[in-house]
Amino acid sequence: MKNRNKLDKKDSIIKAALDLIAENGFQGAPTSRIAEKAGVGVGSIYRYFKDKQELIHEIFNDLAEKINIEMLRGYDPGSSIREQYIRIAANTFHYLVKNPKVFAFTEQYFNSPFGVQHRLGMMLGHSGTGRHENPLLTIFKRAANEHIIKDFPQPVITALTFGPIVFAVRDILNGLIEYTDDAVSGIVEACWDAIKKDDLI
Amino acid sequence: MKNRNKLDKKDSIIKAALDLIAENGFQGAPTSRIAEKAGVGVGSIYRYFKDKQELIHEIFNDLAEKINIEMLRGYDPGSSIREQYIRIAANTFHYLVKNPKVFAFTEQYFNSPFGVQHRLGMMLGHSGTGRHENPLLTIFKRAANEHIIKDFPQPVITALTFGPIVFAVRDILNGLIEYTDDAVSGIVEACWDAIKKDDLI
Amino acid sequence: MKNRNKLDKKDSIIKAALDLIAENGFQGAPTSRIAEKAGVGVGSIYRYFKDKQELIHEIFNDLAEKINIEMLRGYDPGSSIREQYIRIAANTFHYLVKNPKVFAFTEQYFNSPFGVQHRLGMMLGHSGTGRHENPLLTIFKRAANEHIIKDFPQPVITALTFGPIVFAVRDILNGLIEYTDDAVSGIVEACWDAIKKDDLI
Amino acid sequence: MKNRNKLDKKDSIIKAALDLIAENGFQGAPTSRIAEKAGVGVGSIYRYFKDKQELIHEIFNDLAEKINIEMLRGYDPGSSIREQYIRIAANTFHYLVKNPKVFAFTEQYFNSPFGVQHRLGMMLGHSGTGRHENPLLTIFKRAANEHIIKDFPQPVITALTFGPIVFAVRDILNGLIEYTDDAVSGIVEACWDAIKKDDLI
DNA sequence: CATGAATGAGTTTTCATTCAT
DNA sequence: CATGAATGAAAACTCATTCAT
Repeated sequence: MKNRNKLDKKDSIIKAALDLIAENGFQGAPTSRIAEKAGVGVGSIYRYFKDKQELIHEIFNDLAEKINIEMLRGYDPGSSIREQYIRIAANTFHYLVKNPKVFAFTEQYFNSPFGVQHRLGMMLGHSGTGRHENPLLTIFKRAANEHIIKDFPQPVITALTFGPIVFAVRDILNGLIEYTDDAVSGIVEACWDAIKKDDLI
Repeated sequence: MKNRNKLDKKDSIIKAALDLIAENGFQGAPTSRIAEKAGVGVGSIYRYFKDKQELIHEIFNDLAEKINIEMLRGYDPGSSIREQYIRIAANTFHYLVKNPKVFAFTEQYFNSPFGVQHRLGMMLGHSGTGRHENPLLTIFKRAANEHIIKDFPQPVITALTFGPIVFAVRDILNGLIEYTDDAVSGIVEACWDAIKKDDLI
Repeated sequence: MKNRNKLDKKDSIIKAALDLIAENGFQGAPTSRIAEKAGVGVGSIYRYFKDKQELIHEIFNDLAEKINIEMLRGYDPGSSIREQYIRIAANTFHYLVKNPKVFAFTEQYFNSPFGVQHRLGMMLGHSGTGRHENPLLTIFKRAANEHIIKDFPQPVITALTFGPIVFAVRDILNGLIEYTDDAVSGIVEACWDAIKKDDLI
Repeated sequence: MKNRNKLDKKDSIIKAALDLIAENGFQGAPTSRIAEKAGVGVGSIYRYFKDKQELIHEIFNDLAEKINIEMLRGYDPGSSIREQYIRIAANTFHYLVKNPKVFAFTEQYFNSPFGVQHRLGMMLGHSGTGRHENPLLTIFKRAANEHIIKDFPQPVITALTFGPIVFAVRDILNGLIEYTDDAVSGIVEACWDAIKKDDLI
């Protein structure tokens, strides 16, 4: 039943491109292969996306949105700042490990002509891709006001949080670090130690 | 002024390639452009390097060696573990900020078919590019033995150290974080807080 | 008059390549020139053929098939061995003289990396390119069983038959030998004399 | 003792080129490799030969001369025409089998832009490379006058003689025909049968 | 709308030839 | 004379993009 509607088709293009780019890099994802894998004609890509660039940017935006959502799984605005922080960091960590294609794609994305505009720092630290006010931003602001965390500009906080996570996820996916709940907890708690005021626990 | 000898020529190829790749990514550095910028014929590239790959690997090796050297500026084996750590982390930080092309190139390198083998974690955590036993490794081992830092596998320590540095350098270069000695100190000290045993200062 | 369909295009590529290779050798047939002569873009060659190699092999296979067919024109399984032999040899001879490009191409083909696998002896002596059981093989076997021809291994028979033909065709095309029916008959009959048992006529 | 004089140097270039071309074809014999194998600088090739072309033509001429000499080993002008013919044909045959590089080179040579001018038929049938009146020519003339061989133009005789030899040598070198004295005798005698008048033995 | 054949600019790489040393 | 570093034209091949069907 070739009964795919527009959304199906567009989605299958996005999915195919994501898979190919994650696995083989940009070089390994020519439009012809994307179309083949998506089960559509090459020309159709250009019906849904002006450009290959636009396709890639859109993939990234989709992923960023998903990540922003996944970060907040089980997020409890009533819990302590530390718990909120740990929660969000761990969510991000687990999500990336469990979705290595998402991770691989974003890594590709940032190190390419594409990612020049969209810096991860911006995305996570500022107001995301525009749609969702990034909750981390809120937490950090509150934490700063309450003097719970060090008096760093927000991008520094972001770097201290997501730098280790990204590096650790990479090592896990490469088999250098074992993926266990304890390992993840240890790392995100260490991140907290990095940003929390020294006299607090 | 036609006074270039062999080394000059090879060096100018390396420099041209480094510049172009750092600024435009691998896609923006075709051999023709490298040759043009280096002021040599295209064919000359292949006199000095078997491949474009080899050229790129050699650039990376050169940079890695330089970084390893720069990390150790003023390194004092007699000082405390914490001081050694801070010193090395800050050295790395400053070097990357002051050499944005080195930073940009290595970022490109690791997210490309080229960098699959040479993982940053390996390079920094293990014995570097072969010549220098990475002093960080030594420090971490000693620190672990003396129970000064948390009981993490070494790649985790590495992630907690270089993750934030890399992310912060990127933000500085993008103008999101102001580059001051205080900012750098703050960040590397925060990294130390992340890895040090909780009951220590 | 833009009325070419797929086959036309593929055919025009094959024809252009055949012409160029026959006239100028492999060196004189770069893809750019083939495309130009065929009236297509360079890229189109690679839509129909994986490789330049594949193009060349396919040309050869086409020609081999045609030759195999032409060899059998008017072939009468009921006639004497000698008549069958003469018929086939003469057919081959005439075909090559009348199709000098076919001749030139195959000569190029066999003395090149391409022809290493496909030796002419094999092609003619064994089961051809696969489709048609080579009738010469059958004849030779029967002749050997009936002790009509000398007790030579089959490749020797082949050499004694096609060696002179190839050399003579070359000389005809170069104007060294005049092309007449008598000349052809004389040569192929001489070939028969070479292989027939001495006491037979 | 790097005491090579001009002739040595020129010879080593010729020898190196012959080897490389015979083994790898023209594509496998770039001037750089020839120079390397010859133990000279690339530039030196151009001191002894105007061109790569000239080098190759000269190699061919040298080989043709050698072949012409080898054809005549043990040649006895007093013996019968048949014996003279057999002798020369067998000499050629053995020489080519025992000097596969000579064979391989000439095969390469003729199927390349180089060999367009110099056709084998010309070389062998006419007055060789100019220096030696080809003795075969003399024999054939005498034989024709005495009505011992068929009344063929001389290039036809040549084709009937060297066609089978070349094809058979190729098959021997490819392992399709076993190389024995009997095989060689059988073939050259068959060639004689091809050209001799029918009523003679 | 969907398709995929066609395109050609652009990429890496080779190699005969030159010429400063 | 001998050298080999330097050159750039030319080769095979790729791929984003277009457009006739």
